[in-house]
Amino acid sequence: MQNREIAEVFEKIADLLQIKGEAIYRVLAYRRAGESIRALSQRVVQIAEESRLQDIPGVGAAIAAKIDELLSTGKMEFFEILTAEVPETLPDLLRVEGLGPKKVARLWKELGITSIEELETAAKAGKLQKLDGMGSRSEAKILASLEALGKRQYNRHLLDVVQPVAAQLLERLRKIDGAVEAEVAGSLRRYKETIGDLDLVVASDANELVMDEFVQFPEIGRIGGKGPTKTSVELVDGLRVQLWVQSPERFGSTLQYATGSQAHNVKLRELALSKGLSLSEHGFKTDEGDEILCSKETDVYKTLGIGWIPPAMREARGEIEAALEDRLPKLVTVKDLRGELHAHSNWSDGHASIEEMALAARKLGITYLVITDHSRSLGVAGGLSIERLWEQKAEIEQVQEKLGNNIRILHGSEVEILADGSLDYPDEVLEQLDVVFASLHSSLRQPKEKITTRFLSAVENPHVDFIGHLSGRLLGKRDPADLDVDVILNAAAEHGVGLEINSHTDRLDLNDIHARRAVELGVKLAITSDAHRTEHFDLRSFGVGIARRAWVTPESIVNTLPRSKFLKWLKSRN
DNA sequence: GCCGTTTTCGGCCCGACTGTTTTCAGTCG
Repeated sequence: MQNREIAEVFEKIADLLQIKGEAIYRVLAYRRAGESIRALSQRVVQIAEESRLQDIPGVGAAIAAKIDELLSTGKMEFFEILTAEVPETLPDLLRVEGLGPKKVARLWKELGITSIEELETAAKAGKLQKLDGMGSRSEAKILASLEALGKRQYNRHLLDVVQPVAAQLLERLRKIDGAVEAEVAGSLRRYKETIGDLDLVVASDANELVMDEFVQFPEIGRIGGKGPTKTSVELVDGLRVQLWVQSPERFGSTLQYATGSQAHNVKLRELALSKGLSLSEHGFKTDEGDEILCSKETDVYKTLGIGWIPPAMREARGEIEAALEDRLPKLVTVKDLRGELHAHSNWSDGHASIEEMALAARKLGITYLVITDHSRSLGVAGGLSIERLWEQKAEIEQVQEKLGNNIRILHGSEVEILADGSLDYPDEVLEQLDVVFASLHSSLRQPKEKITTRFLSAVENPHVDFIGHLSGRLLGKRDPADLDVDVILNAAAEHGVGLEINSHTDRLDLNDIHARRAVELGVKLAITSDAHRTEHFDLRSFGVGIARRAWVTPESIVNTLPRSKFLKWLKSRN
């Protein structure tokens, strides 16, 4: 059983208990346990085998027993009793904006509504406004939320889609009279792999004016709520945006608050309390009622006596403890990347020539570039026959001669791991390539043992240098393959094979949790653009974002090595 | 239900906005 599946059970229990009206802190305990399991880098199955379940934060005796029961029997009596009492589909209603557990419970008990469809029918029939405490406005709002919910295909958006929207909105906000500063916050600032809402913060003493102008922006489709300090809207394309406006002297605390994550903020506020301070977006309040204002975000952390925590780390995964012990890692940045190890050209499915790719890379300060076109069996992507592969080598040598020593172009391949676990080129071909990435693009739905074994045979091949986009997931489109990540990472560590963090925003693969696990196990990583166009080199910032979320330092990333050291590293492998 | 450099019991972050209320509960982040 996957961690995600176990986490979902506990998150559902939390929803059901809350609808049932259970004590809130019991509900929160289940929710926290679910979130905590979701964020684990190790498999719960393994932790259970080692009888260490209660080491998981938020898991005590009661929840540990329920995990054990779930793992050994595939069922949980507590969950079954609960769903016999409260319909299992009710939590779906919580996704409707404006509906929380209390209202969902009333809809169920008083109108017998248990699904989104039934809610829509009842709302259209005007039945909701007849409930006590609900009026026609509430009903209209629910109908509008239902419509928005249906329009959104996916609830979450890819990073490279949201980032330009954010940049454009910020530019417009900065132009408003009285706007001193405008910054992006929320999950985009934390480089979470997908974005639910876009959060923006403006420093201004003219709150009302900024808000009035903001809701007039042409891309805004629907206003969800509007106040002097907080406004939420939905853009015509379905992206939800929240804007906070605070005076400049409170900008730092507001930016910190709006950046989250919520779990990080809760822990930070607990830390504040332990020091006799109350923390909110307005800043600190002492027990005597005096205020400590933070115009800069660093002031928030400084006041608590800890170092500034990079946004990517703010997920309540031990970063506050690390800050308290003064052992925050120095995270990798885009500037640290000296080489690009995974790029395609028009020899396979890329859109630019080798020379164009090399020139674009050189412009970005990249000093070594590995061209890794697809191998022969990947017909849809124009995979290279062995003959074509050698013709390509000749072109690389020509381009190298033409461009000189500012950039070194290496000949690699993204070699398909075939369905039987063998590689798409024979060993005598692989050994002549500078760099070999082994990736999997087909037969991703094989059973776990089979897929894991395929990766293991690739890792054990002495010519393989890196494994590309391990899980094969495409965010919003294709689930990750079912594989035993720990087994593969352990094998990679043993054979000195690197794992890729692929920067394409629909891949981001390894994800942050697996990347962190990889580093724990001593696996080297590569942050790659998997560029198919010259513009794709810019995607590296997203791969770096994932690495930072995984607490990765430059030392763990192979392509931070200066060129000479990288070449030496390659040689040592061959 | 979890947790403990004040605690094994009594806490558990904090504030904005909305709708339907005549002073606040519910929702959200």
